[in-house]
Formats: sequence, C-alpha cells, structure tokens
Amino acid sequence: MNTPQATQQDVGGPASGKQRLVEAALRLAARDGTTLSAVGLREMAREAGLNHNTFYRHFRNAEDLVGAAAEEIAAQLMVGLKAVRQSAARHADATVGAVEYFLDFVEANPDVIVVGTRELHSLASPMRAVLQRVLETIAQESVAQITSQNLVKLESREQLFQVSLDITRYMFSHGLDLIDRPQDRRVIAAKLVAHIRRQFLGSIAVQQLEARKQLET
Amino acid sequence: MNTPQATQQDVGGPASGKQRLVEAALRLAARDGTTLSAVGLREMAREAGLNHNTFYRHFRNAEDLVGAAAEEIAAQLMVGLKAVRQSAARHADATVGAVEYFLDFVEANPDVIVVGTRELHSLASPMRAVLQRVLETIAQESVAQITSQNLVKLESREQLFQVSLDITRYMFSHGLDLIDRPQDRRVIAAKLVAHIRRQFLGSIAVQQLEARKQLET
DNA sequence: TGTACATCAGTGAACGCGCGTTCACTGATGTAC
DNA sequence: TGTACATCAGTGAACGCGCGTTCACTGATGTAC
Repeated sequence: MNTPQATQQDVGGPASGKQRLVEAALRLAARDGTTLSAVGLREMAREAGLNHNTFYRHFRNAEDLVGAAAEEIAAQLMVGLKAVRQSAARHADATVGAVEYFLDFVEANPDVIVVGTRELHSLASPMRAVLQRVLETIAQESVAQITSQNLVKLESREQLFQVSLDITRYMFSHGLDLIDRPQDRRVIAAKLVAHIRRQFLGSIAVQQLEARKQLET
Repeated sequence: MNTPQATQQDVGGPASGKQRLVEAALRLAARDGTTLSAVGLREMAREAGLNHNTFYRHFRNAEDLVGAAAEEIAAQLMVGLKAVRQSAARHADATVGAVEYFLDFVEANPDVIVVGTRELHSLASPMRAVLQRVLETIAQESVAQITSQNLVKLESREQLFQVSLDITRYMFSHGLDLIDRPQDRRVIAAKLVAHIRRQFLGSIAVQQLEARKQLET
C-alpha cells in the first residue's frame, strides 16, 4: 500500500522528507505564532504530507528537529543578509539600498523572519544562541565592508561593531511589522533609514565628544 | 471535603483565585519559554494550587485568560516604567539613573519581562497590540518629561517620540539579556547608556544636517 | 550480468496518558424580609 | 435579630480526543560477489 516516494535519485527535485518536515514545522510555527518546539509531531507530519512516524526516520526527538530548523534559518539568513550588504554596496545611497533589499527579503521569506524573531526573544529557546551568533557574524561582516569602503569615519572598531549589531537587530524586529502591515512598507522603510542614519551620526558625535573631553584634560 | 478558601473578605491578603491563576500562567510561560496561550489549563491550575475546574469560574476560555494577563503585564509595566522616569529625573545623570532603575525593575520582575518581550515579538499574539500601545504610551510620557525639563534640544516632537520609542524597545530587549546573564549587569548597563546617548546625539546631528540643507537651498 | 543482502524512507495499527470540557455537588458569604 | 434564598469560588468524577511513542511491516535503492 506504499506510494512510491521521492528518494535520493531526484536531487533538486521535490524536497526530501527531512527537508519537508523542517519546512512544515517553520510554516506551522509562523502561522500559529507558537514556538517551534510547541509544534506537534503529528501536526507537522500532516502538514508535510507524511505519515507521522516518518518523523522518527529523520530525527531522534523534537529537540533534534529544532536544531535542524535553527541551522536552516541561520543558513537562509546568512545568504539573504549577505545579499543585502552587496545590494547596499551597489546602491547610490548604501543605507536606502540595504533597507529596500532587506524588506524584499522579509517579504520573500516571512516564515524565517517570524519564527527567527520570536525565537531570538525566547530565553529558553535553544535556537536563541544560534541566532545571536548569526547576528554577530552579520554585524562583523558589515564592519569589514564599511571599513574597507571607508563609508563611515569611525575609528573605534568596537563601537562600529556595536552600532552594526544594534542596527541588524533593529531591522530584524521591524521585519515583523512589515509582515504584519505590508501596506506600510514605505513608512517602515523610512523609519529604518532614519534609525540607521541616527545611529551612525550619533556614533560619530559620541566619538567627537570623547575626543574633546580628552583634549580638555 | 472543601477546604475553606480565601474570599472577598481578605482584601490585600493572599491573592484571589483569579489573580493566582494569572500569576501561575505568567510563571509557567516564563519558565518553559512558551507562549501564554500554550500553557495548559490544568498545568496552571496545578501551579496555582487549585482544582483544574476553578479556571472556569474566572475565565470563559484560554483566550480570556491571555487578555487578563495582558492587562496585568501592561499595568505592571506602566507602574514600573513610570518609576524609572521619576528615578531618571532625580539622578544627576538622567540616562544612568533611568538605566539603573530599569535594570532593578527587570531583576525584580523577570516574568513580566520574559513573557512580555516574547509576546511583543509574536505576530499572532493578541497581547502584541496591547504591549505596543503600552510602549507608545511610555514613549509619549517620556517626551512630555524631556520637553518640560528641556533635557534635549530637539525641535521635532515627532522625531523625539520616535527616538523615545526606539530606546524603550531597545531597553526591553536587553532586559532579556540581563535575566539570561545576571553577572553581566555592568556590561549591559554600559551598552544601554551608550545606545541612548548615541540615539539622542544622532537625532540632534540629523536635525542640524537637515537645517543646513534647508539653508543651502 | 545476475543474485543475495543490507539499508533506509515510509506505512499503519496499537498503547497509555494528559488534555480540555461538562456535570453535579459543597459550603461559605451576601442580601431580602 | 433571625431566617430563607441567591450567588459564587472551589471540588471531584467522568467523557472523548489527539498526542508521542513503539512495533512489525513494505518496497525501493545501493552494494558485494
């Protein structure tokens, strides 16, 4: 009574069972607003169009799947946000370029943003540490790009890193708002651009202030 | 076989059943890292030391309880963050005063922060809108305080509001980090102070930049 | 090239358990007369 | 002041259901000889 299923042969064809289960879990967690680990095993198998027992062919337990999903989300974010930075470099106004491309990414991958943002703000989540490292990596790469292109006059690499990290996190949070109210894209984009400008200008101002203080003593 | 339970007479004494259920729900959601609506009805009754059926004496269904919990969290935040602003006004350095008092509040009310932060970043949560309004109200009150005391030279009230809102949200998110790593309090406090300074100075710099542009044309 | 065997994704039945919900009951407090 | 009644928080038994997990089975693919 077994229906012939996809196997190794169709690489790049319909996703493997494991992949389908992870994607189903992300979709359900995004839809229902629950944590990944709260998505039922049977429910996600149903969503993936598989027998509930197939789950055990690919994962030891629920926690195992969360780990796989974390890597999936991390990978998608790394790819997507790297493209955001490259788009920024191409654009006449780097800030506007980055923001617009980021919002494109959010609209194209809502599940990743919805689930990622919530897990990032869930203390008990095993995904939290993974996502924090992703954000830090992205911020570091941003710093490298900014310094190599001399986009911002900031001597303190540490301060530049903090600013980049804050901005990355800020964009993440506001990705949620875009998914919540797609019609407000222009307003959200303007807020993001304003925030980024404020951060960089503020950072320079802080630097000048400290330099002046040092001169006075 | 009924144990005599607390009733109306002991106002201010041991909490009422309704209050105990809400508090138990917050505690469990914070401990397990789940959404409030994912906390089991029987589980929270057990935690509150009540029969599972008592739940129905106070709430129609699970959604009803989430609403009550939202109001509880909102009330606690409004009270706590109002005290933060008052503490800022007393302190020699308003920024440092606000940050330190805020971190005290976080340490004293971890459940509210843990649950509130997650629900704020959960699209499907009915609590999200309530919390967003709380943050906006707090930001508005901050604006009123800042302008009345002439703490920051910013003409645009709208821009000041945006900055206040961003800062409030930022502090919220970093409250989580404090609960996660209490030993890092000083590092976190320094980050918060730096962020707030950067925002205000950046905001002033943006304003000056725009004024200059307007002069040139 | 053929054959035997191992591997592996997927299936379906069965289990025990905790869940949400309904029901009838209790006992204390507040209120009308 | 006393009495009858309504209200209301809390209790405990019982229900049906979906869950996670285990088991034995299937059928296709890969591999050794």
